[in-house]
Amino acid sequence: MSSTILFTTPPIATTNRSSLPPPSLAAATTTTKRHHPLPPDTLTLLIDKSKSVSQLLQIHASLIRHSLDQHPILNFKLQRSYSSLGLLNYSVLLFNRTHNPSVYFYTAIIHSHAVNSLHEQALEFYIQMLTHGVEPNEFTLSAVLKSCPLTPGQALHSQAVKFGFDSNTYVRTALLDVYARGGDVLSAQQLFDTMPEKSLVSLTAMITCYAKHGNVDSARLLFDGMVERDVVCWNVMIHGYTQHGRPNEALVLFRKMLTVKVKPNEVTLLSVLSACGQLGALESGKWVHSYIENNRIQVNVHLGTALIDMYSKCGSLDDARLVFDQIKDKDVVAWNSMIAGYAMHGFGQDALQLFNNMSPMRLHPTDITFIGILSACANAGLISEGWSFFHSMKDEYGIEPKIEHYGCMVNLLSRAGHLEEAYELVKKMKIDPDPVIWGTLLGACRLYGNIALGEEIVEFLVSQNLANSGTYILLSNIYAAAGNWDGVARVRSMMIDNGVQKEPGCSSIEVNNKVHEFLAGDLKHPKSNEIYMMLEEINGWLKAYGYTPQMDTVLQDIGHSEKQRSLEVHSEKLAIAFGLISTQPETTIKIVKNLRVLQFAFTSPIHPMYMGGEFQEI
DNA sequence: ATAGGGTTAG
Repeated sequence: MSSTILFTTPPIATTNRSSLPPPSLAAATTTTKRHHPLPPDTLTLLIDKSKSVSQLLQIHASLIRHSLDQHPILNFKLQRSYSSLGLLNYSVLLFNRTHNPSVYFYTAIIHSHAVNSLHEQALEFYIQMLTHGVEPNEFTLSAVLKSCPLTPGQALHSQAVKFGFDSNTYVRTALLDVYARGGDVLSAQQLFDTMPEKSLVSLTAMITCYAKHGNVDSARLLFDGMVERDVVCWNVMIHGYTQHGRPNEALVLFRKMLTVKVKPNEVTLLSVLSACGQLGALESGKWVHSYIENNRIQVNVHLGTALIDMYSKCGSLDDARLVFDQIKDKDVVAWNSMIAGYAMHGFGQDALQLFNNMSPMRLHPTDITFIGILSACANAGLISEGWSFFHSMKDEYGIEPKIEHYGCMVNLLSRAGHLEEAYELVKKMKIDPDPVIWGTLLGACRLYGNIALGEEIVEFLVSQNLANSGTYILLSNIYAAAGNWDGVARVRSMMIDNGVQKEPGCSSIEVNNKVHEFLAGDLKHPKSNEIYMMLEEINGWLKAYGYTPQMDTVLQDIGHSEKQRSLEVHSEKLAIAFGLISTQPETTIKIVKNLRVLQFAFTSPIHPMYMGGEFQEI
C-alpha cells in the first residue's frame, strides 16, 4: 500500500490552487455553477444528502475552489460519503491531502478499511496514527479491531489494556469478536464473563461465538436469558440451528419470532428457507415464499437461490425453475443450485442443458457446478459424459477434483456396475477416500452381488480402522443378498465384539406447518399411543395384503424380548402412522427420511406402495 | 460556541 508514502509527503499548502483534484474531478469542476462559498454547515448538509458520485465530486471541487479543502469536518464528511459509495481510493486521497488529521479522521479511515475487510491497511493507518503522535481512543480501538485477525488482534488487546479502554463495552465486544472469529472460544467467553456491562450487541456476539462453534445449546441458554432481542440476535440463533443440523428447532424459533412481532428480514428468511429445505418442509417453504411476496421483499439473487434450493430439496423442481427464471443478474451460485436441483432428482438432461447455457452468459463453472453435473451424469447413467466432464474439470477449467468429485465418479461407475473401475479410481486417488465413497462401493457390491470385492474392501477398512456401523451393515447386506447366512452371522459377532451400534434413522413429516420428527422406536411424541395403535392397524392391513415382514438380518438381537422387538419400529413407519392419524383421508403424505423425500398417495386403507420398511417413491 | 468517530447476522 502506498498510503504510508503518501502520508509522509509534505502536505500541500491550503492556498495552493494548483493542487490537482483527483483525476475525474477536473471535469466536475467546470460544471459547478456556484461562485460564492456556502457556509460550512450548509455544505455539511449537502454532502450528507448527496446520493451520487457526481454530486460528491462537484461538492469536492467546490471545496477546493473555495479553499475549504482543509476543513476538518467537511473533509471528514466527504470521506464518509466516498467510503459509503465504495470509493475507498477517493477517501484515502482525501485523507492523505488533509494536514494533521484528527483522531476522528483517523478513526473514520480505519473504520472504512475495516468494514471492507482491508484489515492490513486499517492496521497501517492505526500505526501511522501512533507514529504521528495522535492518541487513539475507545472509538479508534473498536474500529481497528473490527474484522481483525487473531494475531494482530491480540497485540491490539494489549494496547487496549495499556490505554485503559478494554473495559469499554464497544472495545470489549470487538475484542470478544476477534477471539470468537479466531476460534478461541475460551478467551471470548472469559472476556464476556468479566464484562462490566453486557449490551444487546455483546450478548449477540457471544451467542454468535457459541453458535458458530457448534455449541448451539449454550447459545440458546444465553438467548433465553436476554431481556431484549432485536432481529440480529434472532437471526444468529435461528442460523445456529440451521447450520448445525437442527432445522426443526430453527423453524420453531422462527415461529416464536413471528409471535413476538419481531419483523424478519432477508437474513432471517435465508436461514429459514435453508431449514425448510433440510426438512423437506414444502408447506413452510411455500409460506416463506408468500411472506416474501406479501411483504414486497425483493427476490434478489441471494433469496432467489435460497428459494431454488428449498424447492429443489422439497422435490418441487417446477417451482424452483420458476424462481430461477425470474432472478435478474443470476450469479454462478444460482446456476449451481438449479443444476444441483435437477441432478438430485434425476433430471440429468435438464442439468446438462443448464450447464451448456452457462458459458454464453459468461459464467464460469466452479467446483460446486461439477458436483451437480457429475451427479446428474450418475443419475442419468451417462458414463462417458461423466468421464469427459471429470477430465475437462481440470484440463479445461483448471479446477482440481476434490473428494466430492471422486465420490460422484465412484457413484457413477458403481451404479453402472463398473465396480472394478470404481475401485481402481479409489485406489488411484491422491486424496484419502471418505466413508461416503466406501459406502457407495459397498452398496454397489451388494447390488451386483460382488461378495469378493465387498470382502476385500471391508477387510481393508477394518485393518485401517476405518470401519463404522455402516460398513458392517453393508457387508452383512451383501451376504444376506447372496443368501450367505454364515457371513451374516460372522458380521453380527464382529459387530458385537467391536461394540458397534447402529445409527438411528430419522424420519420427519410436516403436518399443519409443523414438522414432527421420529427416531426408530421413538416414544417421545405426545400422540405416541395413537401412533402405535395406528401401527397395529397398519400391520393388520399389511397382513391382509399378504405382506410378511422382512427381517433385518444383522440388527436383530436374538436376546431381545418380544415386547422390546415390537418397539423397534422403523422411524418412517412412525411418521406414516402419525401422518395417517393427523390428516384427512386421501391426503398425500410426504415423509423425509435421512434427508430423502418420499411421497405417498394413500387411496385405500393402506397403499401397496408400502413394502415393509422400504418405500417406493411416486 | 459548535460540528465529526465505535461493537453483533449474511
